[in-house]
Amino acid sequence: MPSEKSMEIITDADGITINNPLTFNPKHILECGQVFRYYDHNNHYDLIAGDKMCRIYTNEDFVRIKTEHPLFFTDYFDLSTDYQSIINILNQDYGLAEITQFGHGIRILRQEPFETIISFIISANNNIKRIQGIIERLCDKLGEDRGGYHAFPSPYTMANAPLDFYIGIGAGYRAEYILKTAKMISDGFSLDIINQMPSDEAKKYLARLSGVGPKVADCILLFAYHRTDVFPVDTWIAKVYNEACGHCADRNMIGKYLLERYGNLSGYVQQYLFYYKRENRNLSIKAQIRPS
DNA sequence: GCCCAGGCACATG
DNA sequence: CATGTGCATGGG
Repeated sequence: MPSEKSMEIITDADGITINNPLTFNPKHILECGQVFRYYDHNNHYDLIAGDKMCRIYTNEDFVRIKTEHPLFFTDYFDLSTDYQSIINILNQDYGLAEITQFGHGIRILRQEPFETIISFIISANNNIKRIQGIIERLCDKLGEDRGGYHAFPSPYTMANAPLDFYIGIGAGYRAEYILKTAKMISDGFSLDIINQMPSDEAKKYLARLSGVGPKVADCILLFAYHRTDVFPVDTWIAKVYNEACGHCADRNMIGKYLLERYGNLSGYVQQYLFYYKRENRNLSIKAQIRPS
């Protein structure tokens, strides 16, 4: 008999209940930097994904996700993936227990591509609080009113807003990138075809969009297409890596090395590392990150 | 005032 | 292919 009960997922008409949520932690899932449209109220989170919303209550032994769209959020929260197996490999084969324990219950969300593209164009050279504010103003002013919240706007709606609108919501120099990219996608740049491409090819394809470079493309592939064979290198990851190595390497080389080391598990490792470092922890596992 | 934030576009060697 | 620079905005 196992010493711990395993996680149990029950779906009903009003939402999803997760008993013994060993690999489902709402705080860590939402605050690890992969998603921006959530609101931390005192005893619950509100989360908006595309045009749908859910409310998440965290209890001792279970998590309750209240929503009119339980099937959508079952997919969104990646509930059919066995995270315990992934964590076991990261701990046993890669010595990463320190970061997987700190970020326990992190999952990689399956987000909508267009929303992810725009969100991460906004994220470039920016901080999370400001990113959230810009996205909130974008949705409040352009997104359809769903009664209490606004949906993420469509490519067509965004393509037809004036440049000044994006400057007005505080996007700064990213305003032109956002508008150009919305126009390209509205004009037929396919986001579905990416599903047919290997990750390296998909990365080049996404980089044709204005405001999408290597790092933003990696984030889109990880968070919208669930490609875990990418390792987005931002300032935090670069910081961790360079501290572990005692020298400065450029982001391109850092990404190349980390991807080679972690392969298909890169995306998971990246999220744990990012969350750990951004929460101001100092790594005592340098040897596990550094090249041998 | 300076430095930084989930970097990118663009110009130049 | 690699390196350098300018860039909106707000917080520390």
